[in-house]
Amino acid sequence: MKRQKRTTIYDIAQKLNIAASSVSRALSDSSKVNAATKALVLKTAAEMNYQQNAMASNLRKGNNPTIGVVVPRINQNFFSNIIAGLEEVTYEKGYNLIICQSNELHAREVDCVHALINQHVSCIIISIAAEAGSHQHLQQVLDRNIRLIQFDRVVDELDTFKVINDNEKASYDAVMHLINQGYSRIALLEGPQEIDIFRQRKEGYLKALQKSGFPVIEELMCENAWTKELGAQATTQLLSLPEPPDAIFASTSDFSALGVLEVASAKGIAVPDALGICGYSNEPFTEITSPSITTIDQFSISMGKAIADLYFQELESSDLNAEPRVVSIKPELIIRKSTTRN
Amino acid sequence: MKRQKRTTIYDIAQKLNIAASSVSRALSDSSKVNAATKALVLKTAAEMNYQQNAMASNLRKGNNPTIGVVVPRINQNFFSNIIAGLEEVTYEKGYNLIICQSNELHAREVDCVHALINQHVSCIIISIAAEAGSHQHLQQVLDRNIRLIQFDRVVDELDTFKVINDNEKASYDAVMHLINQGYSRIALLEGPQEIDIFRQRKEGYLKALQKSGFPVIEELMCENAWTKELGAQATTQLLSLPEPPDAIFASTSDFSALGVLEVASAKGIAVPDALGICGYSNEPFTEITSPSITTIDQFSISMGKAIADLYFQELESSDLNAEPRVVSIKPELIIRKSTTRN
DNA sequence: AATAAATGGGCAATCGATTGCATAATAAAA
DNA sequence: TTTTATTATGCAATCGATTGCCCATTTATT
Repeated sequence: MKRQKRTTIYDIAQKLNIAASSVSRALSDSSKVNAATKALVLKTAAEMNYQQNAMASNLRKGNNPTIGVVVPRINQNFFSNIIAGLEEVTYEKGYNLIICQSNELHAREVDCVHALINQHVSCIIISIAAEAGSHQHLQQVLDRNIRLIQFDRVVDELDTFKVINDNEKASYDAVMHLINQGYSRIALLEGPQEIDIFRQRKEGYLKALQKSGFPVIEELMCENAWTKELGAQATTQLLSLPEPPDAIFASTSDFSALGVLEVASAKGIAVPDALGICGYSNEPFTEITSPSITTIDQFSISMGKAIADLYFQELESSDLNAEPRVVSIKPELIIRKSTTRN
Repeated sequence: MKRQKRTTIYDIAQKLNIAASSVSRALSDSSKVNAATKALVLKTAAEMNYQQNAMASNLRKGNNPTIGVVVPRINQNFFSNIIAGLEEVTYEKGYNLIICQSNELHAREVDCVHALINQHVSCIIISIAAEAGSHQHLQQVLDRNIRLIQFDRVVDELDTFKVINDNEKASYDAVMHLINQGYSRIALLEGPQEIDIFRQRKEGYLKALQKSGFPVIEELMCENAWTKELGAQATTQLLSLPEPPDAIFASTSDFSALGVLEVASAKGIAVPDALGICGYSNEPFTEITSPSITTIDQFSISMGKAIADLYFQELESSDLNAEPRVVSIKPELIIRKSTTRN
């Protein structure tokens, strides 16, 4: 689609019988332009409805104040909160945000990243898809001197800035809380172990068991239980064991925990007395279920802000060779009724 | 931040001792290039890690395959679903999405729109902020031949494509359902009446009352009750009336309805027997509250897709002078336990 | 008054990709 | 072999804004 004619600096220059470079200088607050000329240019530009062409400016200046964001699913609360937090900070800095979603598919993620590279974005902020695949596309980002920040789900082998939750500690705290409430047979609903965050959450679970002298029981650990439906299935299995668990830690998500709660309700199992339930992510619904669900808050909005701050404070300047590091955000255990025994 | 050197078509041209225009033609699948030359260029480009500079290409071509989206709040489920739906379609078409949020502030919305105009986006898709203000910024969009699609909350005076829910009918249906359930004193929680969608929802409420021969009672209508907290406040007032309502239609949002439910629970009022509750938007939590909440589903993801389809089918071609029209999506009443009397 | 310094305006090049047109090279037809 | 037609390549200009440098004019200093 061909652009129709818009006012350019040449139109203003012609009207005022000055050079286009003078127009440009006047519009950019340069010291190399006379105040009277500047005022006249600004007035004329407003009259002629001039607006800068960012495409041209960015090309000439060799930069593009745009950050690309790749998330698994835009409409998942955690990610939409992250984006909201990012947008707050980037707006203040005059940056655009381009949002892509991978729908948890590796090939989609690769496409998104390539499109962002083409756009010459200044930075790519990414939480990787659940589907496994090579990370070559991320290496290409680094090869082109585009800043790369990974958050939440990260590729360990890539030496970039990473903003993560201390999943292990949060998990550890949650399980310790369950143990302190007197639960002694605690099941774990796991996510895919190729994804760091899920591995860490399992690690925390195992450490808490070990710390408390509890045995690790394989059949109490269910893989790939991250949706409500998968969580419900896993729960049905767990409850049919000869010795069923007396608590379930859905380390993947609150949706999974909700699945647990629904099965427990359907079977008339008393929560929290006969079964404790703990989720992960502090989704909005966890405080309104009956009983409300103990969960872990990842502070997603402020996490988004922290990521953007990280870019603007340490990565935006090209003359600094900032040492990639891991910023770890402490999630908080939110204790509610689903794990509160009297 | 100055871009560091990346491979350009001139680097490839030099290496192969051909003209840059041949490189360009080879990369763009032109019929005016020899197959052998093309294969050689593609191979060399891959070896040299070439990736197109979209800034340069867009400037020369005079277009930018990018759609700007302005929503009140990114992390509100309705809007994040809209964006998710948009992204599905725009991804397929090779378009970028730039996302802005107004935080319900008029000045913020104006800033967002101006930034998008500067970016020469092909289309702006907007749901306006709750804060009232002039719509001159939207007229500027039209003046520059950027396509403008309004959705959900629209400016009536602006003759653009609009994608809306039939709020009046949905509201009417909800209230008729309440009446059919035997509720006879139905309160309305309203949003700001400057915003069309809230006005239409009230209109539907009034029409249902009229249709059923029920009187309109001023004190049963509460203004500006769109958050959970405001909904709870309004409910406390309503329930302290000499003749309290036996149903409350929270026409602003499910959050407002949740506020109603919490107050009712706290006061030991039986839902749905003594008080019916109906929300709006089918937020995920409405099916998990106790009791689950009757609400209206706006099909937000498919609405996002419909908006994108509208752009690609009717607006993308610049030679068509598509007549602006209103696309009305039929929301669906989702009947749940909060309004189901035996 | 003459010289030096400061101001600010214009010119030309740049950014990287695209594209119209001219024409050289190649292929096909006479 | 010569003529005509086709292919595909190179050149130059373009897109709109920015910026370095030169230099004319103005201002300040001697």
